[in-house]
Amino acid sequence: MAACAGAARPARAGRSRDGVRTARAPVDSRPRRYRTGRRADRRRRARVAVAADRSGTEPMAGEEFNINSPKKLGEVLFDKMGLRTETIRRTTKTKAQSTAFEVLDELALGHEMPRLVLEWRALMKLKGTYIDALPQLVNPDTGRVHTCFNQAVAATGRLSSSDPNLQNIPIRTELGREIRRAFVAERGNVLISADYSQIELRVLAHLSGDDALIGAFTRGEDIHDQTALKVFGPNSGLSKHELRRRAKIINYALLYGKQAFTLAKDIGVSREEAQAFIDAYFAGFPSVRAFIDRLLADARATGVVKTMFGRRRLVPNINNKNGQVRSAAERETSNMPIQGTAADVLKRAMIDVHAALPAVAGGRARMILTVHDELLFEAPREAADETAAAVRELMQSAVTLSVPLTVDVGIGENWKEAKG
DNA sequence: GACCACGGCCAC
DNA sequence: AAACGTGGCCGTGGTC
Repeated sequence: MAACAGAARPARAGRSRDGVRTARAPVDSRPRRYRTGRRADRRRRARVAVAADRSGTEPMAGEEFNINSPKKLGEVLFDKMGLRTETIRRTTKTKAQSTAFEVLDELALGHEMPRLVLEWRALMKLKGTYIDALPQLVNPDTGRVHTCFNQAVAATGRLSSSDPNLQNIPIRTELGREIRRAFVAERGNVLISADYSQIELRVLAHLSGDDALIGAFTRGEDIHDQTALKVFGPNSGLSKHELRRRAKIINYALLYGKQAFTLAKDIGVSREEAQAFIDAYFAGFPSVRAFIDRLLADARATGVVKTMFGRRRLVPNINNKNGQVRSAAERETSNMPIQGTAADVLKRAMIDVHAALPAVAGGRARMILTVHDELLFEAPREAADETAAAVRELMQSAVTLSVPLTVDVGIGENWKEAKG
């Protein structure tokens, strides 16, 4: 039986290298069930294959070529067919002409072929990474897919998942989301998904102490709508939907240290307008600016940045002479306390839930997966409501912040339904 | 067959 | 692609 890296050594509770106490295997050792061989699965697989086979790209290229090779594809698109973007984008290492999504998306304005390539890519991604791969990884003894959770990989304190990675199962597109139907509960059981609502923005509200942010979360307002009001004002002329879309991008951009250059491309405005939005954000939430400035100043003096609970990350490049290297370190510094504190919260919740589950629903509910802001459980159908209520309460009270933590729970026959 | 670098892309 | 943070996996193209 395949083992996770390092699994030969006995797990040891205690102080991990980042100075925060680690829990001993709070996740049940019987993770996700992935049912295979059903007619519906075979039918879905076939549909992907047929759609992909009809991409029709070769007639346009006028030759047979390997569409899965970015190198060959680039030769066809750029050299043979003569397609051009406004500015030529090159790959990082080899400096070849890029065929990444943004490039093909732009090329699609002037030719059919790039869109077909993108459709092909999307289908092949689902087929190769999930549809073909996961059924082969079902453990014959358990009938389940078992992942490895790595506790000492992510610099921020998150867990990572590998072999296979169950933290990147598609959800964004309708077709991709169908993959989640294959993750099902045992007979008589259901899956329960519980995820923190906007945990990183709530952590930011707490850590920065920003009155406007705290007020918005405390009053239960929609944070993206509130951000839109601060950034774009009440008379922007934009639709409510577009306002919220842009505000959401800005909120998350701030968490990652995104700059005007990239924000402009993401929301389709000029660099100057994007800069104005960022300025307006910090004017509307002034303590956020002060919080980030304080993080950077401390990091420059100590070379370290910490989460709310004291998890440390070294940022040795924070004073680097190279502006690009230094800027990257600054983004790591401003992001780490937010992402890392959210990870701490989830870990504390896992410890609490693990301790409490034996007393819930006759001890028959099992914690089977963690995905950064989500916990997934399997429980007898008749115990679903009780388990969901208990888990929600435990997660919401895992830590006390200056804003409420809210948890959305869902129950279903499979992972897709549980998330719906 | 194992491993690697790379481009590309899935999740939060 | 990245002047957006944290991860992991795929296929290609290459080496050993």
